[in-house]
Amino acid sequence: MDTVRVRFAPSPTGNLHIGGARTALFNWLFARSRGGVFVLRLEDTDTGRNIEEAAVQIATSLRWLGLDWDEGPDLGGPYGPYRQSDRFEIYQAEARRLVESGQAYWCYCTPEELAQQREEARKRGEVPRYDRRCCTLTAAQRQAKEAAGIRPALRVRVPRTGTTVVHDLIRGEVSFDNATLDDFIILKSNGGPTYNFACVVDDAAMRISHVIRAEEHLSNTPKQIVLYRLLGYQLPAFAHVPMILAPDRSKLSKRHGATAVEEFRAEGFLPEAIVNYLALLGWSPGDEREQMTLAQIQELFSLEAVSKHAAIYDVRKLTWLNGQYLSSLPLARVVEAVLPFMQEAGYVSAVPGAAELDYLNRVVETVRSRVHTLAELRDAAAYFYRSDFTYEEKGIRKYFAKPGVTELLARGREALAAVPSDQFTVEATEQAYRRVIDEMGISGGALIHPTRLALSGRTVGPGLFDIMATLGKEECLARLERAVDWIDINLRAEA
RNA sequence: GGCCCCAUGGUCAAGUGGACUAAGACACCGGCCUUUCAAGCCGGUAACGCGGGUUCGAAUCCCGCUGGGGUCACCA
Repeated sequence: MDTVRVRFAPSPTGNLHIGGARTALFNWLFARSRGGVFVLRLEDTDTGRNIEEAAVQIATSLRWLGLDWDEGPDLGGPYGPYRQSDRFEIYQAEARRLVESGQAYWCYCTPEELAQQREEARKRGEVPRYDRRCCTLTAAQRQAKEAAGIRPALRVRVPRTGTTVVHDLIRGEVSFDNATLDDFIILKSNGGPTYNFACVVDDAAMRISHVIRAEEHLSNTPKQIVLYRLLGYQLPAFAHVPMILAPDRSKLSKRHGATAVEEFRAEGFLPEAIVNYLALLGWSPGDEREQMTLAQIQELFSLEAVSKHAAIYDVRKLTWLNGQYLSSLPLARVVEAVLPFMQEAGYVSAVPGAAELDYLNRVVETVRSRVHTLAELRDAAAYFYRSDFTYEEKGIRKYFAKPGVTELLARGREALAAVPSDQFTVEATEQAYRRVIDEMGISGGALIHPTRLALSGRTVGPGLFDIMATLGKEECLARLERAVDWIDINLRAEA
């Protein structure tokens, strides 16, 4: 086993799930930490369930997460093609070898007959298992079946004695009694391979050294090992990673909210956070580290440190991590990530100019430490782009309804008007405001709170002077004036 | 139901026979800071599923039970 070769082999039936993403991540980490090769292979043998867009979507999500592959459907490689639907001749050829050596046989039982056989076995209290009745078919009987238009499926003749043991890098030795195995189908009646067959043929053909996949495949492994032996292939190492469960301990599904990588992206999660969180789910660096880059994780990763038990994913911790990244990543990176959100909201133009970008940078810098997702960041930045907001009810009652508040706001506005617009900084605006506060002998909050409401429409947010400096002089004066007018019309009139 | 895997706080998770009066993180609760909200800092509540062994000693090893999960297709 010289060079490490691993693969991620999704079936393109839907979006990339976080469970799949983590399996891909562990494969990627293993390959990258061992100087190996990461292969992407599409398991699209079931033409009925295959969705063309899904293949594109999965690749897009993987790339977005930063998990790049060395060989795959798009890149090609020495062991292609990497799409199972393009490898049918290979499966046919390997199946033929099995038939010729008597290790596989044609089965003419129809799905209905098989279901009936299973049902009868169950009634007798037996484990449903194919009874090999088609094994003894004579040539004449076979011809009759063919003439009747029945297309046969191909079954492997699985040894019925002994045990098959899986040497698993995460779970140790797991043994299965061969008597519990069945003569499973490897070629469907339409000529296509089944999962267990295609998977083995391809893993061997693509020189996969380590099969790292989800635990749900552990019970398939003895069947696959039988195939490896029958076909004379060298066995790869196996590692079955624990599954990711929904908060109610059940298998993850759509009804548990966002479970697809694409959905997390749309909700404003950063790939840095998702990958970091996924790595922490089922693996630990062994110390107290939490926030780590892909590069750091890669350096520390080992399959031996992967836990054995399923993990329930907790979107709150992911959210926390995302918030950590939002405030600690270089500003340019956060701006880049939030840009599409801002454009979609109509805050930033499709092709922003330098001034627009400069403003966005300042906005992001002033709000990013108090949000957890890019969507929240966009919403928290709304009033930096729109001045037609309404005032929060609670704020109106608490700050605008106070007697003398319009005079207060007018004084504040006057003070700000005296600050030159090219020196409208956090320090200068605060100095101007503090002077008003001193002169009037009021508490800071008495002026600061109504001003925040006037400027942003909200009672919570960044430091007031940060808002002022970002907004700029003209906008501040206009908004203060608008607030005074609003109070005059809406609150004074009633009095 | 058969087979297989797993089992430390609500969640993630450290721990590989003595340093365990069981780390850390998220969440939660308090406090500090403060113009608000976050952030940050300080503190708190909270766990070895149960029962038997083995051992001078068990979260750690063995057995049973219970619980959870996976799998039993011409799906992957």
